[in-house]
Amino acid sequence: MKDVAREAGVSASTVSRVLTGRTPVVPAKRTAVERACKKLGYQPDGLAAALRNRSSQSVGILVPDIENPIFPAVIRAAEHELARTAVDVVLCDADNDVAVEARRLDTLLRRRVDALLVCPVHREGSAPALRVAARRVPTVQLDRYALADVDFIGTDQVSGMTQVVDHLRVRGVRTAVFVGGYPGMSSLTERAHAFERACADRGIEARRTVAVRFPDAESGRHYARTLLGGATLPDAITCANDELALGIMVELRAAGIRCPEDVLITGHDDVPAAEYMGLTTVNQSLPDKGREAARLLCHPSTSPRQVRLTPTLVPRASTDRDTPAYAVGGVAAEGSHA
Amino acid sequence: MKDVAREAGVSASTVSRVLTGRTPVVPAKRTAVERACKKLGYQPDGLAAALRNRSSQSVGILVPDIENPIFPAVIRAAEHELARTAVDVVLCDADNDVAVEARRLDTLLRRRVDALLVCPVHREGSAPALRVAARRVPTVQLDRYALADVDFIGTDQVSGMTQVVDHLRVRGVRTAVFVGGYPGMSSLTERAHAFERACADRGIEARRTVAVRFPDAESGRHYARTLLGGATLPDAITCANDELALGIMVELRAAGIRCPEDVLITGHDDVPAAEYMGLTTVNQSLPDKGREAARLLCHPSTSPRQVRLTPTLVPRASTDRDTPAYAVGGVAAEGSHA
DNA sequence: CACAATCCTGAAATCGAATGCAGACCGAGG
DNA sequence: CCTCGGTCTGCATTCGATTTCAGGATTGTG
Repeated sequence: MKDVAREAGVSASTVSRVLTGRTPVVPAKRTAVERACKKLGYQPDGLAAALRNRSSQSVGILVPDIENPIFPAVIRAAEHELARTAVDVVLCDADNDVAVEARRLDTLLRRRVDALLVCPVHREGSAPALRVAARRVPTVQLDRYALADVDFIGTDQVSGMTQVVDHLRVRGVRTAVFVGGYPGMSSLTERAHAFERACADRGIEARRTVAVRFPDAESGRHYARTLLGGATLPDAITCANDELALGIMVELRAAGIRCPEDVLITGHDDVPAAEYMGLTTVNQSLPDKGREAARLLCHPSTSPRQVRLTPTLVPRASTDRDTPAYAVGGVAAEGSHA
Repeated sequence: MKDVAREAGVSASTVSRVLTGRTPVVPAKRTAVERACKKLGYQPDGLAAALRNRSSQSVGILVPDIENPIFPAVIRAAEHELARTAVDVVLCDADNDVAVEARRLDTLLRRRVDALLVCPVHREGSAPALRVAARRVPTVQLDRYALADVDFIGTDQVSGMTQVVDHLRVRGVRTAVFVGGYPGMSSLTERAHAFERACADRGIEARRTVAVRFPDAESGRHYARTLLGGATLPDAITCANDELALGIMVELRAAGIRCPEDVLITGHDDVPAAEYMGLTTVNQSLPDKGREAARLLCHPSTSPRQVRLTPTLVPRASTDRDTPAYAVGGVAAEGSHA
């Protein structure tokens, strides 16, 4: 910066004023400074500015597992929204481990992020570290909550599950099970409760809620195998997320059980594979969630806010025998490519 | 920090020495400082340290589209490897747009990242901005290259395509097409060339290479529709990535064309949906790629390095009529869940 | 016991940009 | 011509941690 000042024949203060643009500078010097910047290829140091301004113009995003496709979609939308105000994103992955998560929170705070967007790994396990963080910087919980008195952006699970159960009822389902009982994630717990409630209200026998070791495809397969060894199939299997549903679907089909002829299956989240596989699921509009999260981050509030977006059911072949199994709805899978 | 110093009855220098641990401090003062830190809830300011050390202890990762599942897997592995040396990741998404990409490079440099990992959006379009960046900080190109004299970590496309073509030849394929000609991505261009070469060497008639508007599922569907309107099907359709292959698969099946009975289809990258759908594809070991990228980032070199990892073919139902369409290989889909 | 060698410590300078303050400069009005 | 109001500029300080340097305390040795 001093070099630029010398080159332009002004003081460093003036260079700073030209660059920030907050204070008027006489046109002649302004252009001289701009010319000097270009000539020397000068690029301001964001760290120094951040130190002085006590604001790093960055937010931290911490997710339990970036390979879960719901997160990239949210991150992308949030990042684009934030870029509009020159804020950028420091991303961390907690590896589904509360200890790693706590360390990542620490490094983010150390880096003086202006705000935090966190999807807690575990309802109870994540709470202590998250509380400490939330006291230091504005924090928004994404998708799952661990603290009641901190901003939260998530999905209206009651709406989603009600849509699923209504959809099943219309198709004549009398008995159903819910797969994906998992106390560590508030989102899944809410889905389980909403499912049971909706079934009760509609006279569907919610045979039971199946707890899983972890809500992934392997657990789905495992459950499918126990189902194959057991007695009668329910009319429908509703899963807490798509991975469970897809795992079940694959395993049952391998055993010759047809879907939707023998059993209806639903998932949740609308991951890309759900479309290819014709899995009926619930779509959360992740871009909206990301944008909304960005807005909460940018406009901190003293009183905790809860935002819940309403999801929409996406009916596909796994619950509708009139839809050929591979005839995926008109819209193409979005985006991905290598 | 001064507060801690006062509380502990020492100077700020001593506090710094205790915290960095590079200089010896007598035990009594050391514990006093540690106690004071805990008592005051002191947390060092990483920005100030970065300013003074002229190293932000962070690297920038810039990908064209974080929703493409190959990137989260690489990012995750890289992030974990980097975390071992207390380096963290500033992530940006270029939105498949070279102009956005250039802006993101600028903000990353401004933030004084110690190194850059970039998957260029476009072979020619990304070159100018990337060249500027590479002159300032150690840069590694990921998966696609735009500059010949800058580190590159990617896949041995010849190996992958050779495995695919060998696999097809054993299954009696005589004619094949390659779908996914796309000049903007070096990886896809290399795959196309490798495919043609492998076919020529093995006496398979490479009927033609189909160019696409963009290598996504929609392009795959579009190609499938033109195929349905045309003359005879080739024996095999080899795609530049899984999204193209899945789009084709879905559209052909909807039209009653069976895979693998009527046509063999292969993809590339082994995205999660490929496993569920039983798509034969090529797996790149993305975690290895991420780790290797992290290593290149941490140990800059003056002479440009090219690292190519050898991928492995993953045979599935789409090329093997003995495998039931849904009987996915023994290993469960990894990781993802909501 | 004296002197040297060693070990620690604190004061001060540094990284690069932003800004309060005071002074320079200009034009207008008395 | 002097003064006042206003605009712009530069000096010096600040943000918070690190590091050099020099001096003080301590220990060891002859």
